Amino acid sequence: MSTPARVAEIGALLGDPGRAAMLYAVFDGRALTACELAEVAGITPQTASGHLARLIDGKAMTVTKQGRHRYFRLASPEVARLLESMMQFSAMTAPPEVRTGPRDPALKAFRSCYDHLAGNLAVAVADRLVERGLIELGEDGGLITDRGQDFFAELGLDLTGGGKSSRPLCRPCLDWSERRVHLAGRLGAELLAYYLRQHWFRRAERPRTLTLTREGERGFKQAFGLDVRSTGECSR
Amino acid sequence: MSTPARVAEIGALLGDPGRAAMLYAVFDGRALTACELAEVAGITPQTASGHLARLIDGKAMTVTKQGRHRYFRLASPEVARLLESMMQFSAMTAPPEVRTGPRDPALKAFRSCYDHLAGNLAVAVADRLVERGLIELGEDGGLITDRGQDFFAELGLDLTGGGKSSRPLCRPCLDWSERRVHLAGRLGAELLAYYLRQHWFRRAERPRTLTLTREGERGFKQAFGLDVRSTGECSR
DNA sequence: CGGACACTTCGATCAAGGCCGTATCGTGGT
DNA sequence: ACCACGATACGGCCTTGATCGAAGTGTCCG
Repeated sequence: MSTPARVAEIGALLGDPGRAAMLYAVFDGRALTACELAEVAGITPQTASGHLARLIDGKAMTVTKQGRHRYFRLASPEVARLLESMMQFSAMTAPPEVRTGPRDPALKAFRSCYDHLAGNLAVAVADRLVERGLIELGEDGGLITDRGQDFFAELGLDLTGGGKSSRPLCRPCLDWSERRVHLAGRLGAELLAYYLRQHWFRRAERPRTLTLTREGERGFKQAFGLDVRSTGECSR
Repeated sequence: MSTPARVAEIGALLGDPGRAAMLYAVFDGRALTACELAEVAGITPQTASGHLARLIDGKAMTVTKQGRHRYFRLASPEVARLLESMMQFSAMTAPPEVRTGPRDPALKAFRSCYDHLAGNLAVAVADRLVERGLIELGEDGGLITDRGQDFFAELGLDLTGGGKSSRPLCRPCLDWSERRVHLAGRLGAELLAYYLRQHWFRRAERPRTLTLTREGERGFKQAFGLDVRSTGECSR
């Protein structure tokens, strides 16, 4: 199988409205059932089942069985990145869109974006981290400063990369409608894990949906001077 | 138009073997004519014409008229990134492939990857830059060290980002079959421009195809200790 | 001006695949 | 044991769109 042929396969895999809608639904890292996915895609469960089989075959999704439910989620960070690229491209080529963003106000402020925090809160946190000289962040890449290295190490974040060669772990993730970057990459994932360890967020009923706790409100206020309730609008 | 619907559109746009082959052909930054693209895609010119119209409409390609020829090339760096993501994903999901890489040995050693240098030479250069502590490079991101800042400034490279907020300009680009990163982002583009200014490469008959010059051989030998003739295999 | 060439448009054909109705399988709860 | 429910498999309908032949437009060259 040649490379361009593989590209075409992948494109075709993501090129159906139903499949795209289902992938989009689990883009934030949640795991959903076939019926839920069918509903968000606006198709019948049996149609969705076929699509899901193709997505799994194409390594875009994985499934875990739990009783009589089967939970579907993204197969790998690579898929998430691929979706990111597509949304970025879509935002770049279709700016006449005025009204963007999720209708659900809870998602405007914060949500998870695969393995890291996204939403207006995430953008604000990234801004503060840059302001304090802990990281630098641009569209092309990011870096952890020396001060940042110490700071994050003190928080107990593992940034060694597991012995792998990867030293820089700070990747920008463009909020494709917001046009502002937030923090992704290993540092982004570690930060979200840290928030969860500190009980700033709770995972809600649906797997991996985030709920801000009282401690979280206090934490963000104290650590970053952010009033989460007033972070304004965010977009999806 | 909702975001998932746009994703589906883009997927469908890249999801045809003919269109994928044509995009792949111009992925290195070249501009090709409709007939050339038809040939690499293995379709007739009239079919290719239809595909190209769709690609242009979808902002994936642009066209410039020159006499009776029309040269097609990638529309933007975002498209290149999107293709990169897809190839990366494809390499991740289909590793059983043993025999990879371009048949053309000239492309193994070096070629342009949209706006920066790619190929085995590019990987080797990136290695040397890391060795000398001028940059750091991982899978998630890259950074220019302080020594690097001075070094590249001395070469006359413009890394200011044009007043925009983007400070870090050092992005890794995974050679999806080689599984080794080379240098992309603004620094990568600036470096390629520098090579061209120094006449280390010449643009060949076809627009933006690279030919290594004598000066280039000497230059890479002298600057990086690299014997370009013996850089071994690279992959596409 | 006429022919060669690059490219596009139009029209008809045809295969791929999305969709759903029905049926089947398996699990959990009563 | 029974039923409810989630999920998948099969079969047939139907739309989408890829393809190429033929014809039309524009450009360069002799």
